[in-house]
Amino acid sequence: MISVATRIVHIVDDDESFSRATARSLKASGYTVELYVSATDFLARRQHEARGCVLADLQMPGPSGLELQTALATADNPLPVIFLTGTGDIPSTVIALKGGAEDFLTKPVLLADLVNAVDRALARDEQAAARRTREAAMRERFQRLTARETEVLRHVIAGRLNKEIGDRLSATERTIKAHRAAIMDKLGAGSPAELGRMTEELGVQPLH
Amino acid sequence: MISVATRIVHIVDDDESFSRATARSLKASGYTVELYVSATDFLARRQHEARGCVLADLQMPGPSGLELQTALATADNPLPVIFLTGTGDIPSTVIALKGGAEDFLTKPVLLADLVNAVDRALARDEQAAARRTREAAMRERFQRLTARETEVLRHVIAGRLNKEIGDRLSATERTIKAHRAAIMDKLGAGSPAELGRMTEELGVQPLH
DNA sequence: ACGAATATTGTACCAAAGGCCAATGGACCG
DNA sequence: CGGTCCATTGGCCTTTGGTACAATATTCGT
Repeated sequence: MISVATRIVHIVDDDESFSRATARSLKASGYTVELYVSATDFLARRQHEARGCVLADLQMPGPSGLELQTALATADNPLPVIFLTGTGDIPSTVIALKGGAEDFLTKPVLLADLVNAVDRALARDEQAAARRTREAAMRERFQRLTARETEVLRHVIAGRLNKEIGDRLSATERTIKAHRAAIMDKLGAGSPAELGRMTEELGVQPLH
Repeated sequence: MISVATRIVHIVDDDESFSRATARSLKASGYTVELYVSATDFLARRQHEARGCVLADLQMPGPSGLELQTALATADNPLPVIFLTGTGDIPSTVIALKGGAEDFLTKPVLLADLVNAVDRALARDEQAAARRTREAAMRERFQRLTARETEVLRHVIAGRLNKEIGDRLSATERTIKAHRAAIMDKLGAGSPAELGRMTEELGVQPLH
């Protein structure tokens, strides 16, 4: 496992003199900083598994900050976005925050406020990344189940007895037992209660 | 069960001529409207189990709209808040939306925009009320458990066998069975898997 | 076509869970 | 003080679940 920096601030701003100055301040505060001159630049150069947060201007050549936010939202690792702009208005602010932005700051910004927002954004990213990792692991285990086993699982979490599941699936109780054992094994669940929690989190619905 | 109107808009604004005009428009659009001249007025007159949403101005004599929002947030039924103001700025907008406001509109507002926001707020309130009802029902059932039963429950959802639970609680397996039966009965759970889901939702932690 | 994975079933045994009936001792309340 | 609720235990019997060992049919990819 390669350790990758997670306290990264991705600055997306066409005003390079401002970007560089902000980058210096943030680096001095202990963050790693990456600079991008446009949303397109960021979307092209960003790593698939990138971590950290985005600090974006609103108005830029090419896609706007809000458009960048929209594009990011559909990514599999939507980094938290902080807007920092000198040209903001209330409607933009509303759109940004309703779109899940971590914060919406105006230039000039106090370093303390910026650091504050960045810390919150990084914390959120950490949470989200942890959740993604956990869910991915569970989903992977879940996908090791065969179609039949999945079907059995959905009956099991509905609380049915092996015998009844056998009837519904036109199989004997013995067969269901075999599937059930495979399910518990593949999912690594130690008990039915744990199965219930896992499937709840994965959104697996009880059958019928 | 008494049926109470749920499509209510609680308008909190000191500008009464504006309030009345807005109320007329909203009533014409099919909503029930209640008027309040200040945040204090609203907090005093509102019903404990009130439903609907709040449409508040930002600047008012007495507590501001943002202070009203803060006060509401700690209530057991925090109604969704829509801000509608002529004196807004970006910082206020950020505070309001980060505080969970449904929307932040500026005067003058198009009726269509207002109706849109109100509909979303009412939908959210409906969701929240349904969730509260469901959770309250579950919590009530959960609280029927005796201290001992709760203890047993936390071992059960940890996946332990009756025998082992008995050992840990210095009781016989037979006793644990009795508790277990009482638990399933009181909680209305049909299966261990369902127990797992319920306790997950209630935040009951497995023991040890 | 051959091997691997999958789905299925069987026999048999043991452990665990649940239901039924009954009883005891302690704590709290009116 | 008597009644109620709670925690506890007992025996007995049935059902259910889990596991070990083993075997057959099907599908699918190389």
